[in-house]
Amino acid sequence: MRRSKAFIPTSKEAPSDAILASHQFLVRGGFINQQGAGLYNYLPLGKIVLEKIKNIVKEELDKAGCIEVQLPFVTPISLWDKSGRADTMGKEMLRVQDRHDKDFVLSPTNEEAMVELVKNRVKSYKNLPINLYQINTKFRDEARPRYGLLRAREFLMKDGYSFHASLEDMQREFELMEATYKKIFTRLGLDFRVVDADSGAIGGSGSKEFHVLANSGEDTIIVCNVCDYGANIETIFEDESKIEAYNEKSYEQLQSQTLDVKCKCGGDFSFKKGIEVGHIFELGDKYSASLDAKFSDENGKPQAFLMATFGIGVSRLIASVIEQNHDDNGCIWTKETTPYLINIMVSNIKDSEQSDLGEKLYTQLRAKNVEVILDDTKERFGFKMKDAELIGFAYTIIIGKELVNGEVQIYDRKTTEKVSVNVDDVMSKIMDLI
RNA sequence: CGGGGUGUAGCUCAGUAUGGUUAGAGUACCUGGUUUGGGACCAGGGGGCCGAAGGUUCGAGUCCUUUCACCCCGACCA
Repeated sequence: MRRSKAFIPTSKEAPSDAILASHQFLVRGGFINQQGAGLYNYLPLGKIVLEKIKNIVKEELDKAGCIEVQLPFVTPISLWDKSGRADTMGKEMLRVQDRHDKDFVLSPTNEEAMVELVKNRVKSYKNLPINLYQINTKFRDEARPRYGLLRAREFLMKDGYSFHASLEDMQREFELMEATYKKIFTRLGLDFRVVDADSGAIGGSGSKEFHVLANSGEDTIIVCNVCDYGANIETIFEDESKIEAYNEKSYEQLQSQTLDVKCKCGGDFSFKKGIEVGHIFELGDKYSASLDAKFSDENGKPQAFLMATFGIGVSRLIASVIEQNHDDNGCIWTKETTPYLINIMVSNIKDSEQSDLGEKLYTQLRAKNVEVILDDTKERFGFKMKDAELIGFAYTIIIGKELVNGEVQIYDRKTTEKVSVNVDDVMSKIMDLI
């Protein structure tokens, strides 16, 4: 992509209501912009990052044997009446009417729909287990959307549902998904913890959350200093007000707090703040029973499916990456999430030697299928650097004043170091880096 | 849902207590020039139904009523 032809509206100023770094930088860097409360446009760079994360999620799930489908975003209210969630989920569900005045719901999640899809199609234990997922738009009518992509109303979520003939098999899949989720978040370059969690509105027995550690996180979790056990504090205290009291404290305030509870292994807990990016539940027959979804077991007897459900907040992950990876100047994308790996910056495009080299490197890198953008705009050096830092390209090749000595610089966004490289060695150096 | 706040240029905001020529600044944008290693400078220029509707008035960005949107605190909720 040529920067001169791209649509990347960056700006010096953030919206006045953006408090979090991810919100400010994603808007300033031209990744997203707000369309309404909790509603966001994805501009080209935001769309690229979103697709990258989607692909990683898809790749790892497919490797683990999950199968992708797609359900409608608009679902008939009758689906929700059957399970009782039309009442229990309340105003979170946005209801709409069609021209015949029939009631519909914009999907906040899809347990019912997926059970209906599998019901009477998967009929035998021989066809189990099966794990179906989709990566699709969800809508939850949050009372107070805020923090940019972290608490939007419309968002992109991966939701998966597995169906089993036995409890043991369900638990096996649960563990497989825990391992798969760990692979996904590791690939994304995130520092995260898996913690015991409450099952909340979805219901069911066992449940684990995946939290990206960030001081701005809305959840308070405790992690053991010795083993890898962790828990959302919601699971530790009975008393709601006590949970609230902890949640309201900042990360800094929590560091001075001590907790009487000890870990099963004997270790002490410490507090962390987390952004929930994944949640997996053992459901059992909660939905299959209420929706009367059954299969035939070895004896030909009808049994309700045993289910588990698995969610990943895909659009929330974009913001999570930045909450965890930024500095005062902007975004620092990880290698797997950067909108372009290489930014070729021609300091002065009027200098034909500089722009010729830029064009040459651009052509060579594209020939090697490297994700590259050529900054061929008329701006000055300082402007282009600030812009590159704000957007957060992993590496920037600076073609500038050192070219007269046959050298260019490679700027590493993460370390913010510039290394001089001989023009003849740039390509090999870059290929080593990525 | 309760309480509060804000809507004026693409963005960030003055102007509204006390109504009075043609509605402002910074930034962004366009033109020309000077610059060319950290969001540069000079000159010129375009851009507004002052959120919407109604009302009061000779006259409304400013006063009144209604309404919509967005934001903040709380409640609720992943």
